[in-house]
Amino acid sequence: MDVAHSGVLEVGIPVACRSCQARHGVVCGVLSSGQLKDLGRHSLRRKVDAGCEIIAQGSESSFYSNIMRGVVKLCKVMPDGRQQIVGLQFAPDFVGRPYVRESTLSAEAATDAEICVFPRNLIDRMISETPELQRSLHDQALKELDAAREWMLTLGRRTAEEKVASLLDLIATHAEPQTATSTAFDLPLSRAEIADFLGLTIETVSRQMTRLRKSRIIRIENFRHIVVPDMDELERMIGA
Amino acid sequence: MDVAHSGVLEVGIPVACRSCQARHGVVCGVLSSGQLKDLGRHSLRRKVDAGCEIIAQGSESSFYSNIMRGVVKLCKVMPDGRQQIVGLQFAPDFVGRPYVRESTLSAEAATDAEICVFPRNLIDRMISETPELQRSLHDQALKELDAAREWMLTLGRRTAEEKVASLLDLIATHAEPQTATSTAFDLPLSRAEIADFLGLTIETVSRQMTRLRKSRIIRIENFRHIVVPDMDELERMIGA
DNA sequence: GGGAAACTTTGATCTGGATCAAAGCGCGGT
DNA sequence: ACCGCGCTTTGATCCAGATCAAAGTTTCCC
Repeated sequence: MDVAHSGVLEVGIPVACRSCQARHGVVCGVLSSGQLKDLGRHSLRRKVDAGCEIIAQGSESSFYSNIMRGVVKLCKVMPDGRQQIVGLQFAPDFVGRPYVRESTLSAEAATDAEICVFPRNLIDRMISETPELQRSLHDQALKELDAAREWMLTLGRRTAEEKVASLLDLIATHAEPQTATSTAFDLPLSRAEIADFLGLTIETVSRQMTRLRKSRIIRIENFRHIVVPDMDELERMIGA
Repeated sequence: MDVAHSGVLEVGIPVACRSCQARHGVVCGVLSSGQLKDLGRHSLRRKVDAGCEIIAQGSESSFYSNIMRGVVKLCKVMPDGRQQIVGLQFAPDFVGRPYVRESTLSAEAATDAEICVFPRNLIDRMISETPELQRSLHDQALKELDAAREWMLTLGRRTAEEKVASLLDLIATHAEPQTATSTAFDLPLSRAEIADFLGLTIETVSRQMTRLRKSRIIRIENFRHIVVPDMDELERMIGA
């Protein structure tokens, strides 16, 4: 709020960073202004369309990314084509696997997105020199682990209807909070992607969505846009 | 191997640590001998029987643990009793959730086990003072995340038979390596626990085990003891 | 060392979600 | 504005795995 004060702090940081969604995120939020400047010089802001692959499964990537806008899906594919989405990442998350170059999963823009691409070895060096960054990435990794384990419960033990409700809850929670109990948002995923996230088929996802619609728990406008009049109601469907 | 050399390194470290499985693990392996001594003074070696709960879901724990021997299962339970095992930990893994006191899961000894219990705030202090420890725990967290995501694929997209094969492969991989291709091991989990890990019922687990036995991929001796004559054969069942 | 409880296997049947099939719907391109 | 393709919904049928039921093993407690 205080212009003079923020001026002092922001002096010398890259112009592109000043209004960046991820400026105070996991990586950039803990760097010194010198480091931020250094990183800014070597990073590349990139717009990617929905469907664009950022990291390929099985490939070695020499980059990490920060999500500035949009949603990224993390995906695993079996040789026979079966597919499972194993995580969603939202701005301002960090995308990449420190310490292991070869990726065991693909990262793909689920919506149109903007990402900030960092050279791997620069970040690696900063991690080893900056305990605050190490700690921050450790923290994100642990949060992702919590989320992954919560999702394992969903995949292993919830019914199709509970699964779909869980997904809507997850998206609603990450979309900006709306009024006290009601929420509206655009789904960042197609029905096929939802199916791959929930371990279901397209048809089952569609049927369960219309079930939720008919029981007035959600309204569906234009396939992608969802209104949840009462989040508590939705959460009651999840059964935990 | 060199007694004099190892003597120099090991001088002053706690007696109990000298032959400990976890001595060179994620935590103790990166501490200075001074820190190890300090930690040794404040830690408690404890034998726990199979089934003993180490951390309760929803509780606040003021301890972390190291597994010295045995297997620990990480478990989530829904209010209606449905249950999902979300991870297995083996010696010398670290058990606990840095940065968040309240546990979202329970940790329970799956077999008789020995653990080394550390006071939470001592470890927290060491983490903040020791980048090597931070890095080591970060690394374990990322490995657990990789494993969790791999298991999400198993839960969401594999058939019952593939799931059981995946579990046997997981256990076989963590049991000590045997001859080139063949392996034998004791299952650390009951059929009910296997079901809760795979998102199946006891009956389905049992049926798939006898299927694998009848197709000569495994031999079952005394329910818990499994022989895999050819690990490649088993891995072919997993379909990825 | 006997007996009971707990665990495991096996069998019969049922069902939630998959698969197969065919319309709706909406959007982008010409 | 129209056409065509891709996405979504809806319907009919099927089947992998759940549920219900019962018998066989093992462990271990007295």
